[in-house]
Amino acid sequence: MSRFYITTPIYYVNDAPHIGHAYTTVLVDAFARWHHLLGEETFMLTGTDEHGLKIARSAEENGVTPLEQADSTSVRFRDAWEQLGIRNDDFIRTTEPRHHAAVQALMQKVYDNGWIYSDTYEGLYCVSCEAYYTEDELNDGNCKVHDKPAEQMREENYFFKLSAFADQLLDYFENTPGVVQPEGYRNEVLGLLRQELRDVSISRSSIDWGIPVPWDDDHVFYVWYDALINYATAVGYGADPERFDEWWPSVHHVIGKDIIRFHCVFWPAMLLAAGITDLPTYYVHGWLLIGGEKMSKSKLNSVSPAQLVDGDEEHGYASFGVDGFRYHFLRDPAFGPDSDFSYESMISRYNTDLANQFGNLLQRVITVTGKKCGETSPAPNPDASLAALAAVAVEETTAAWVRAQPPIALDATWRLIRETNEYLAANEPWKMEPGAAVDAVMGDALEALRIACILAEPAIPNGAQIAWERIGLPGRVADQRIPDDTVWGGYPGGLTLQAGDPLYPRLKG
RNA sequence: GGCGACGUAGCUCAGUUGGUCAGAGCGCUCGACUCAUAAUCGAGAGGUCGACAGUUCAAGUCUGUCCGUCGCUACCA
Repeated sequence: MSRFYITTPIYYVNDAPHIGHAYTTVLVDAFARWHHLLGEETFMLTGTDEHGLKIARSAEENGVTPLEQADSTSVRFRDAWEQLGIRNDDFIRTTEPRHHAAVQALMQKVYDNGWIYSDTYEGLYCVSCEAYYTEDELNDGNCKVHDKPAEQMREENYFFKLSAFADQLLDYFENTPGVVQPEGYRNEVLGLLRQELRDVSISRSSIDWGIPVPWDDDHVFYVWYDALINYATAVGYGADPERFDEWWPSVHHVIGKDIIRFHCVFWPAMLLAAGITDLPTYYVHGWLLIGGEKMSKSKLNSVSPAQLVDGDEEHGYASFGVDGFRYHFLRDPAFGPDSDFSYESMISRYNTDLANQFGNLLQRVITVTGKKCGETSPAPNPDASLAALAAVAVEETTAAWVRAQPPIALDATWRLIRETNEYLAANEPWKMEPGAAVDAVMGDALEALRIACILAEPAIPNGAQIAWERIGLPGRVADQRIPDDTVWGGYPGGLTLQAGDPLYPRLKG
């Protein structure tokens, strides 16, 4: 059976979960759900990044230990994802023993292979970035990202011979189709690789909140290198080689464009240095912007996911529910470019696509079927005009998900929903007398709905399941298979439909 | 400075290899319908596809220049 391993970045516990984190995580969850529908064995990973100077200092300010600091924020991420219907198979924390063991095992391997050496490093260090910068990478001595002064630091470091891997990496990114999507970001990676690669510092002796370097107790690994290895830890690196070998070749990293360098240059080089030749595939998304600025806690412009899922009367936010939240972030921002977050467009998207088109279609189909088709539901017509349209929807939706383009995929799925509404208007079953003709129309509509439920499940898992049940189908929509179960004619008929409250009540803008 | 992306209807965007490519959705206007969550369906409203100049029988679709956004990256100082 083919496998699909997909990861979010692990989130730094210095920041509470915000919409930007949620965006990435929903994307990954949807990709994982899609691949599950395709019948692949999937493994979805997320987690938290908990080491580094910034956490140590933050803990100190708050009068707690670094671990206590990490504990309290990590659990907020865990809760946030549960609230968004995220079906992650694991949640990794870099402070866990399994991760310490994996980092030490992997880095020891790199060391033993001769790719690490000791040297002195002196330079300007941005604590917030956990990174050294050269003077011209700063604005008047201030970090460009955090707009805070960089500090002069000097320490004995271990260095990784990044420079030795340039050719192998270039070959990989140039010759592997689809390694980085969208394609534009692949060009940026190639651009980074074509520069002269400088060896990078991977340890710190100045702090102790980190994972000890196994061959030198005075050092801990620089938080970035510790963090990247989480992807290997979670599938058993070092602890369970068989499991690692099963999952690792199918690893997919979903990342924001700001962490391309770490993920596409440093990380695969370290994998190669450790003797791991299967390198990741990357899906790179842009930033969600508010008023043209990157969303972040420090900019104080973030709305919490919970405020949008549950609603917040005080601040005037409607209750979108899990599906409304997920759907907006999968449907509206193009995958790749930056995108402005707009509450108004979120409302509009919910009302149009979920309430008016999908929810309302479900409602009217159930009502008319109940009035015109007797006790149980009719079956679809094999030669229905909708059959061909459904086949197109399946094909186009599939192609777009595989290309990592959720907005295009959902557009294709919703076209089927709109076409089903058109089909009803064209046939006016509510005007017909009970009989074969009206049964055929409603059977077709039910079948189109069934297929739409499957295709929409990665975006709106809750509503898809409810709709699935209301049209009388057994089991879980999430466990259907594409394409086998999306072939026209799967709706058996003879089922009992259940009316109910509107699936997605309209929201007031 | 180098490399690259983008600039298509009010909004968000689609538009492989140049010839129904001038489009979709939303919004708007008008009309229809009444099964449905004031939902749905139909029609329309017309944007010189950033500007200019080229190549071509034919260009959003290729070339050059320019303007405007933005990204990655360098050097000098």
